Amino acid sequence: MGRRGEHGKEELTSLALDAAVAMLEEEGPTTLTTRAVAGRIGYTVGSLYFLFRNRDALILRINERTLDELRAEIETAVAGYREPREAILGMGRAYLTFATAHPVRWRLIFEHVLPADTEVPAGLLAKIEGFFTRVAGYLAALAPDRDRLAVRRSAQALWSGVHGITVLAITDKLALGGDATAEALAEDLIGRYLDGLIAH
Amino acid sequence: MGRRGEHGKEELTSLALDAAVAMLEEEGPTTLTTRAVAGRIGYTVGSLYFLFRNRDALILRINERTLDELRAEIETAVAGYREPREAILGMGRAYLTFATAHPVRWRLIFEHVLPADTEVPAGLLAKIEGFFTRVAGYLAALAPDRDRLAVRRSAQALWSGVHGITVLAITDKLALGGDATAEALAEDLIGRYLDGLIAH
DNA sequence: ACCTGAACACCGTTCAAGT
DNA sequence: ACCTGAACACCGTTCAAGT
Repeated sequence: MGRRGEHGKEELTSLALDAAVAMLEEEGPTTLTTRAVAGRIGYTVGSLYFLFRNRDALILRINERTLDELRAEIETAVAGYREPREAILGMGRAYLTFATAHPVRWRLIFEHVLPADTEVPAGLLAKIEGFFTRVAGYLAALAPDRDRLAVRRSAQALWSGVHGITVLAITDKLALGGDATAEALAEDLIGRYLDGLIAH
Repeated sequence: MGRRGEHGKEELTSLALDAAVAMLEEEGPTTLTTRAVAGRIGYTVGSLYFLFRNRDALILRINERTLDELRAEIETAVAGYREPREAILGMGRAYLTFATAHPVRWRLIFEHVLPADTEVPAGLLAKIEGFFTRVAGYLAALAPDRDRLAVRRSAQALWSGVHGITVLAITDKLALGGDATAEALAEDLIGRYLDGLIAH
């Protein structure tokens, strides 16, 4: 928290992002106002527009950060696995774990709507793409004779599926009662799909 | 559009919902303000709070309507199929078609966030549950010897998967290039999963 | 160059006052 | 009973003015 040029622009941007993330974790999505973010680092609203073009740009930056964190968690979670099947299962578990631990930030990635004329920045899309290509890598190792396009299609289908389970689970729309957990669903989906793929 | 008691409260509520739906379809989610909805049916803001407790209640009502429409579309789309496998595939296609035709309203169902203390009304949850039980019905027909819990788990996993493909597709986060369409992904996911289920 | 303070055009929600 | 009009406490965004 500083005043009047005690921090460089880049450093200040980083502080603002820290503050925004903390607010999201502490109080949910509705309190993330430009005034509140500015206030948390000791500045007035106007200053925030010196750091970010607008609120959407701020959120886009938050989302990039979250995706980086998510990728890192997945990478460490998956590092121990030799078998591609185990790797995909571990990846699914890590995805679910992260989303459950940071539901607000995770939802912000997928639910944030931009104005009609602007589109999602390529860098952010590339980070999402990264998950699909990782899965595609495992699938290729699992069935080396399939062509690239089929593998890519499988990766998209299967990973979107895991994503779907995650969304519905953290928004309480799955009516998870009894013994079924979101993790069990993800394992089931991945397991059956891979069985079907190998049975071809 | 009326004034001063020309319509009953129930009729007026319905008119307000019509207006809200039209606005969502025409101009997206950001323009759905209580003032605009009231204005569209010829009343002032205050009147809207005579019809709905608040904006969230209005949205919840919209979402119930949308879910009813979606269910109806799925039912007609699926009416022709004998084979459970074909029925699930047709159901997936209908789900995707509806979401693509009404992306704003469809997203509103799953992305609308309620205040921290309130929870999703049971009636709305039941309507979402309906999709899962329908899939469970087909799955039970496909593998009559499996126990109820396993069937329910499969229905949840598979249908969440189709949901995930749909979300990512209509929010442009799938990088669908080449020949892959969201429909092809859904068919692939359903097909492989059922293959895996039967291969048990 | 960096930051403030105040303004503008909006919001959701409430509520006295009218008919 | 139904509806208005105005108010309240907020928003995001802009920008002249200060240092």
